[in-house]
Amino acid sequence: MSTSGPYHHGDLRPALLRAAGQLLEKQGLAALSLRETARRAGVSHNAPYRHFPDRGSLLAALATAGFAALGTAMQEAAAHGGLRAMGEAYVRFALERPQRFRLMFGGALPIAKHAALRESATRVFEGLAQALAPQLAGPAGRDASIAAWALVHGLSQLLLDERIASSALRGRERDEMVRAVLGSIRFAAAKPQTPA
Amino acid sequence: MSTSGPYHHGDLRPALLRAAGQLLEKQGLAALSLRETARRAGVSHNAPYRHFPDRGSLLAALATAGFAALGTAMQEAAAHGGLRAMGEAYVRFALERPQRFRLMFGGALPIAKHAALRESATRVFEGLAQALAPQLAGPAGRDASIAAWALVHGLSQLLLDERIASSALRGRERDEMVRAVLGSIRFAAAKPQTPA
DNA sequence: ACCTGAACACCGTTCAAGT
DNA sequence: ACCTGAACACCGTTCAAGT
Repeated sequence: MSTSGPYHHGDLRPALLRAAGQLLEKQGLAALSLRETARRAGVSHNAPYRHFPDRGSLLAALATAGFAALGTAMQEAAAHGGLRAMGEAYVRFALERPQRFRLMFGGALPIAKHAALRESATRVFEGLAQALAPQLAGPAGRDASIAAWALVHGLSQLLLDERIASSALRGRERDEMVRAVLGSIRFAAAKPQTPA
Repeated sequence: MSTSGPYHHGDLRPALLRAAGQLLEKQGLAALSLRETARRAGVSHNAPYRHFPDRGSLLAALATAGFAALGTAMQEAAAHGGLRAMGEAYVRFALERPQRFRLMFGGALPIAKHAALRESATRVFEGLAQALAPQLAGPAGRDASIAAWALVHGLSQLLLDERIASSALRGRERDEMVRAVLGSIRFAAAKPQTPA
C-alpha cells in the first residue's frame, strides 16, 4: 500500500528512457528489449506503448538524446580548446559511450521515420561545419570539412571496434595517440596553413 | 520423390551462407534469423546447428567472407589505380554492400570469439598499411596511415548513413565527390608531397 | 553423421478489459 | 488517460528421437 508505486506512474517516459539507457550501456543493443525495459521500470510489458509507438521509437529517443549530448560536449570543447579539442571530444564521446555511439551511427534506426532524430543529428554536424568554416571556405573547403568529419568519425569507429592494434599506441596514452593521428593531416584548401 | 532434395542435404553449409547472405542484403541484419535462413535453405529450423554452433557464428562467417571480398577488391583496385583507387574501392564496397559492411564493422559480433573473423579483418588492414608504407615511413607515417584509413572508413560510414547531405554533391557524381573529398587531404609526414 | 519435431523461455505487438 | 493480462506469431537454443 505505501511502498508500491502509484497506479498512474506519472513519470513513466523518463523512467523508461533511464532504464533503457542503462540496459543499452551495460548489455548492448541486442539485450535492449521493450519487455525488459518495462520490467526494470516496474510496469507491465505493455505500458511503454503509451509513450512509444514501438521499439524503434524508444531507440530513436535514446539516439536523439545521444546527439544532444555529443553536440554539447563538442561545443564545450570548442569553447575551451578550439577545433582540435572539438575533434578529440568527438572521439572521447564515442569511447566513453560505445553502445550509445553505435546506436546513433549503426544504421539500426530507420532514420527517415524519426524526424527528431534526424534534426538532432543535423544540428551536431552543422556545429562542426560552422567551426570549420573560417579555415575552410569555398567549394574545396566544403569537401575538406567533410574529410575532417570523416576522419574524426572513422577514427572513433576503428577505436571502438578495437581495429587499431595496441601496438599503434607505441607507449603513448590513447588521448595522445588520437591527437597525433588527427594532427598528421593537413587540408589542401586551408586558407592559412593550419593543422586539423 | 525426384523433386525433393536428398535426406542428407550434402552441401548445407554453403547453402545456408547463401540464404543468409541474401536475407542480410535484402532485409537487413535484424531480419536475419536462423530459422528463416533454414526455411530458405529448405531444412528444419534445427539443421543449421550441425554447421554453426549459434547465430553469432553464422554472422561471423558472413562477415569473414565480407572481409575477404573487401580485401580482394582493394588489391585489384591498387594494382590498376594505385593508392587512391584503393581508398575509392573501400568506399565503393561499403556503398554496394551496405548491410554486409555494417555487419563487418557494426560491433554486433563478439570479435574476440571468432578467430577467423579477426584474422580476415587483420589481413585487409595489413594490405592497406603495406600500400601506404612507401609514402608514409617512420613513426609519424604510421600515425598518418591510421588517419588515412580512418578517413576512408569514416567517409564510407557517413555516406552509408546518409549523413552527408545531397547538397554536398554540388552537381557531381558521387564517385567524383568521393575522389575530391579524399583528395582534399595531405599527409604532414609524406616523404614526397603526395595526395591521398 | 545428419536431420527432425517437440519443448522452453524469450521477443514485439495487438486487443479487450479494468481503474 | 493510463495500465493490465491474455493472446499471437515469432525468436534462439536444447533435447530426445529417427534414418
